[in-house]
Amino acid sequence: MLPVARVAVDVSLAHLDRTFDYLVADGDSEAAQPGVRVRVRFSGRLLDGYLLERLAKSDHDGRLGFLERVVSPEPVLTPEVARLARAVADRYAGSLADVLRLAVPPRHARVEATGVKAARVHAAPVDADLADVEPADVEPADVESADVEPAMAEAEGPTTATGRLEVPGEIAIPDVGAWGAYRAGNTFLTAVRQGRPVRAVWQALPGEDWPARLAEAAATAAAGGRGALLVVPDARDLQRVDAALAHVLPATSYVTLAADLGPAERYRRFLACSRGQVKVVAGTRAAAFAPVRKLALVAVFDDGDDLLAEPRAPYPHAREVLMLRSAGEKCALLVGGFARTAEAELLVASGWARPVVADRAGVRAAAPRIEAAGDEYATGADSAAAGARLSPAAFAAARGALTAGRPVLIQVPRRGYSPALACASCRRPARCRHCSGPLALPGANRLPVCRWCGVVEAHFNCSACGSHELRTTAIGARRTAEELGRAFPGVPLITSAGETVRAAVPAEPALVIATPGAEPLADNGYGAALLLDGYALLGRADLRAGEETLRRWMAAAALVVPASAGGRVVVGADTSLPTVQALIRWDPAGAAAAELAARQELGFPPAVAMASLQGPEAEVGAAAGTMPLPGGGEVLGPVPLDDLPSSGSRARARDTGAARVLLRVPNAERKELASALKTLAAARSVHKEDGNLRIQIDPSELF
DNA sequence: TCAATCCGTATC
DNA sequence: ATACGGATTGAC
Repeated sequence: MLPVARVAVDVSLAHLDRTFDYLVADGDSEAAQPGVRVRVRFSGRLLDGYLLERLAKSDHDGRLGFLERVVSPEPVLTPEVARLARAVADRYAGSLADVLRLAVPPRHARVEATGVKAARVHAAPVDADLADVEPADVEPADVESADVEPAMAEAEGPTTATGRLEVPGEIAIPDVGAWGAYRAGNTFLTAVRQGRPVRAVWQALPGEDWPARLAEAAATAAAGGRGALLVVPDARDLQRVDAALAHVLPATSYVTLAADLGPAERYRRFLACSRGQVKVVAGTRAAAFAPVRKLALVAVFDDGDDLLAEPRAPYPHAREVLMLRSAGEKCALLVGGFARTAEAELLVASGWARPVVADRAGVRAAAPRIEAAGDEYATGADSAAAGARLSPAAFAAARGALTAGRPVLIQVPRRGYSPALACASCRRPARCRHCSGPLALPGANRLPVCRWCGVVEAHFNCSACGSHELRTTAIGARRTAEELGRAFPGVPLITSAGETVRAAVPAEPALVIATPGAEPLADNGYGAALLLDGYALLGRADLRAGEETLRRWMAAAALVVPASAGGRVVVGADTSLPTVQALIRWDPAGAAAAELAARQELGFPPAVAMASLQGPEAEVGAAAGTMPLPGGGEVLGPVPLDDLPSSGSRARARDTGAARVLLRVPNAERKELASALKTLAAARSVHKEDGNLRIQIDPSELF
């Protein structure tokens, strides 16, 4: 019976991105279940693939070949993840095979074999209702078409979850009282407990123990007999979540998934998840695809961190993967962070997600006192000598904290930011008058050009203040340990940056110098934080410079004790800057709303959909010229890439002669753009001219 | 008239 | 990719 197997073959060629049917030999029939790895003969070659479903007959007219063999009876690709991978491939104009390579770790036969025994010993009984997953009729895709009702019921009240427990009741409903600090916090948790598909954007209060909050939310799902998935940017965050999960869940009921585990351990934990032995998974970006059973909740924290953007084709972002997943599996979604990204703001503004935020009183009670010391730094940033000095405010804040017996956090930007052009008088980033892209100097004694559309700007005129003068924003001189040591003799200096990242520092006086993202936790909180070289961060030639700066500032400031306990933050940038204002008021939602409005105005993502085509100049130009762009779309460029200062810290000498075009369409045409790009890729791969053209939707680096 | 070659197409 | 078929080309 059901002699046909529908297979997703491991070919990433765009024009072969569909399923193929094979016959199942009698001997393979029992093992050939949906989700197993198979080996098939495809166009003469033997290739890997996944069996997606068994069918009574094929709709293929030609003759079918037989499955070469079933690699293993282990079903590693659940129907839900298969559907998710398809949706992600479509969203990013990529192929299913590419996404599946991100979603399913390589097989490790020995682990698979030993794991079976373990599973027999203490695996939870296979849930009977796993079988009745809904048919693949969900069309999650983007914000407006998701079919889950966004409203959160106001119903509160005691839990009914005990009645729904399907596993032996060792998982207790956690105390989620701390969520009460947030408006709609309890409502959200109640919805998770009841398994309702609510969606929320959460701004953690300064000082919040966010791993604990995530763990509580996950345990709430688990107590109801369902699963949860938590995604964080890096291994350090994951360690914290791991520790927090240990407080609320038995060790056997969750795993963490990280990229650095090694093949055997990685596959072992993946199997624990796919076999339903664990209910909760926490991990870094690839974990967004983990086959957690009966999901009640997917969550991502700090979605502005660029580590959540996958660097391999088709470059999906974990937040988007989880959005698709929450729609496809009808589970709750939580997008959290201290700051709020423009993307998250769009979810709130469109009504797709609800804000889970504290009220002003709650924020005031939790936040440190934040002040700006811009002028001192404005001059200081220009001269290395002056840069070694702390502003009076920063000095006072640091001394106050040290006297109170607490450590001081000093955040310094990483080296290697590319210099951007800014207005010489008001310091706002210099923008192209044609497309609002950032201006850059392609070389000495040359005129500024737009990094997006390539138009030369001969007569700059600042749209904000009218100035005609440009300046390159200085890269902040990193204050050395010696310089700070001179300012505070006798105080221990601790550095956390690059290779040597410290997880935590003791609760005693110390100067802790850290780059963004590497800030150690202080046992009882920092007494003060000094956020140095604000202009270097704000002046970065990046679409997200403002948003990213606030994200980093808030991440550091959140580690400082509240103002009532003497906590102070001094930021080295001018008070009049909107980003500084947002930090002082601790207003992540307001900043995100302003950011989104600005991007709307300028035609930047996520207010519009963008895609980039990168490759040899001639090909890029030809591809962009022939591609049918959805109505209302624009082509920006092509711009030679090697003409421009390379962004970020990555050297990119290899792409000589390479160019890029940007395609910009209204958000309503995002899907058409994706399918047009897929068609383009398919046409190119048929004619073997593929390979040197890189297609990227929502490129993370827009400069 | 036949083979070498090119191009387009399918890959179950 | 790789394999195949049909059209095209070129030498006898």
